Amino acid sequence: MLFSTRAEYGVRLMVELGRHAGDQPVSLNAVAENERLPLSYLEHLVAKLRKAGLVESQRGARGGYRLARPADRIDMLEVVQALEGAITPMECFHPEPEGKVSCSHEADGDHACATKLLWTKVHGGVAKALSGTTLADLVEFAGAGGDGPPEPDPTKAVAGAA
Amino acid sequence: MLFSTRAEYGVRLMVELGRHAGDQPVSLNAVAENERLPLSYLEHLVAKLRKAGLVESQRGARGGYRLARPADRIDMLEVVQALEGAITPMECFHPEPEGKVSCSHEADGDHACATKLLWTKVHGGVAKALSGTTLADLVEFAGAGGDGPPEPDPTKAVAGAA
DNA sequence: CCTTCTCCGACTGATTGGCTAGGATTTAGT
DNA sequence: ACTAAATCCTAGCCAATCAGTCGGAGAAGG
Repeated sequence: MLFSTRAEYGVRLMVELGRHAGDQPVSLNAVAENERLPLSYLEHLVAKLRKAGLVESQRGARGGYRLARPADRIDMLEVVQALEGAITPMECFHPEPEGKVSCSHEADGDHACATKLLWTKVHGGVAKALSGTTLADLVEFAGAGGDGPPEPDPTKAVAGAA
Repeated sequence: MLFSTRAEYGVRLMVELGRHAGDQPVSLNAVAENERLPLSYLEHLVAKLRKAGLVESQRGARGGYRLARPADRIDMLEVVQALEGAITPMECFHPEPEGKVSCSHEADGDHACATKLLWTKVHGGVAKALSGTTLADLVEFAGAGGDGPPEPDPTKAVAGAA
């Protein structure tokens, strides 16, 4: 399992907010009911999203949450990172400012850490997949599958693209 | 953390075996010392690799492990899958025979699972990164980048007897 | 002032990750 | 035949994380 339910629930929450763009804020309760997710757990998740500056909150009655930016300017790398923490393939993997990567074992001596090449590739693949997707993409995808007529399944094309 | 140390240790183990291709089998003890990893933990990992048909074992004194195939015909997707189990981005994510993907929530009704698109992309990215890399690539990388030449010196580690 | 809602921290039960222990079995060398 | 060096197998342990609950303190609208 690459990610935990935090990412899953959190992304679904974001999509739900994205569907009500421009409207009044959406209460967590509404989201929980729509998505059949535990309210009190969502509270924790939305807190992370808020601290990351991805959603804004309005307290009090008729309050709730809304996106801090238009959905097409929110890329999913940000979202998933906010929910799951820094996404690294491995414990020893430390991405550095200038795109380089350091590895904890390298000090051990014998030879370069053989896995560095592999984890760098994996990290790149995930980062590309996430940052190449905006929340708007997901909202549109969800909308198409739900209210509107069925469209050709985009997941098939991507899955075969390896 | 995308992967656990199982993948890390297991891959390093495989690389170590790949460095001694054609030679006598390498004992786990030697690998453990070279890589400074706990022997008894490696035993569990190598068992998975053996069951997956990636390494062969020779029991008894002077026994050990060797690759079941040449390193350039072992792709890392197989290796990581053997170690970590099926690699899916999310609990609800079930890759199906024909490249399609099913999602547990889809039965829930309201609308298509919005996250499916995202996880499919992520899965594709990881799979591509892993299956596009062979063990030989890592062996070469480790040899080239290391401060020591990839010169095989198996006598040193095992040199207790005779 | 009461209801709705966000916010916050503490707590919990189950699972997983990383690792150790102990032994059974197989084989090479003497 | 004996012994040392290995693989193999099962069981269990401890700490951390996951997924979620609970109770309550604020803030805002009616």
